[in-house]
Amino acid sequence: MSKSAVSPALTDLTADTPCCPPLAQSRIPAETATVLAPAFKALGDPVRLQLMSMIASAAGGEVCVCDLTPAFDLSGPTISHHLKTLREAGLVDAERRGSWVYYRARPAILRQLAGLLTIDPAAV
Amino acid sequence: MSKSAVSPALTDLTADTPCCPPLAQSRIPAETATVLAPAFKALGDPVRLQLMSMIASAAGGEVCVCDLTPAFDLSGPTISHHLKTLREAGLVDAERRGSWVYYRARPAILRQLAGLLTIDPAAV
DNA sequence: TGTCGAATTCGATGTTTGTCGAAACCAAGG
DNA sequence: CCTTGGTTTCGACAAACATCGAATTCGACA
Repeated sequence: MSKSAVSPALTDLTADTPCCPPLAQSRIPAETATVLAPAFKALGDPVRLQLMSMIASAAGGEVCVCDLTPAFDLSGPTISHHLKTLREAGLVDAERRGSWVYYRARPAILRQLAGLLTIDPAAV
Repeated sequence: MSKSAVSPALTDLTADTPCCPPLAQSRIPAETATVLAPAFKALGDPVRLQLMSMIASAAGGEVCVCDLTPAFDLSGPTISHHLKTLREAGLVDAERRGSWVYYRARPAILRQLAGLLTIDPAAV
């Protein structure tokens, strides 16, 4: 399950390196954009944005898929597909324990995305 | 040009209201996800992410389309299409002055997105 | 070992997206 | 007024996506 194969390029960036200055401070290099865009894309769906929030805000830092699925009017496979998308974007990690699978957020990349969007308070 | 029609729901959110607590702090309501996801989606393409950065980091706070287009190996219509996507997501504003069109970032919504992704430093 | 339940993978389908060239629009200057 | 250059809109098309039901995998536990 931990095989959940984050793309090689992404693994580098999920490290706790401060990385990239804010998007509004200096022009993003093409490679950086190519690597980070998929993370934004993954958050660009209402269902996945909610899933991400449910996972990231979960008490204990993790959530069982069995708690995520019933929160939506969607089939199990569809939720599983969205979770895979979040996984491949490097936003979450999955771990199987017994019959259940638990998801947790990857704070490093979330911080990275937040940092990228950060705007100098001086800027109107 | 200012007609560039941000969806009505979005205009509310582009206000400077602090809005929404971080995604990792409390579960995002479905409506909030529905309203904000399109903004992330718009940033979820490498070309648009670069465009956004070029616009947001521009000296003087604005950039001419004529400076954006030649920075990519893409046709004019394609760049224009991406700019429209950013506009409709409420991320940028366009203004025509003479023959040229200038784009500027909308800091409020960027701050909002950044805030949503913000992670409590205490969280590992 | 056989079955049950949880989750993922597979295959199919209708929709959305990124891209282009052609055409239209619009302001500036001859 | 007519042309020219910058930008957007239109129409088309292949690739990617969201969704589902069916089939599969994987532990747990009789």
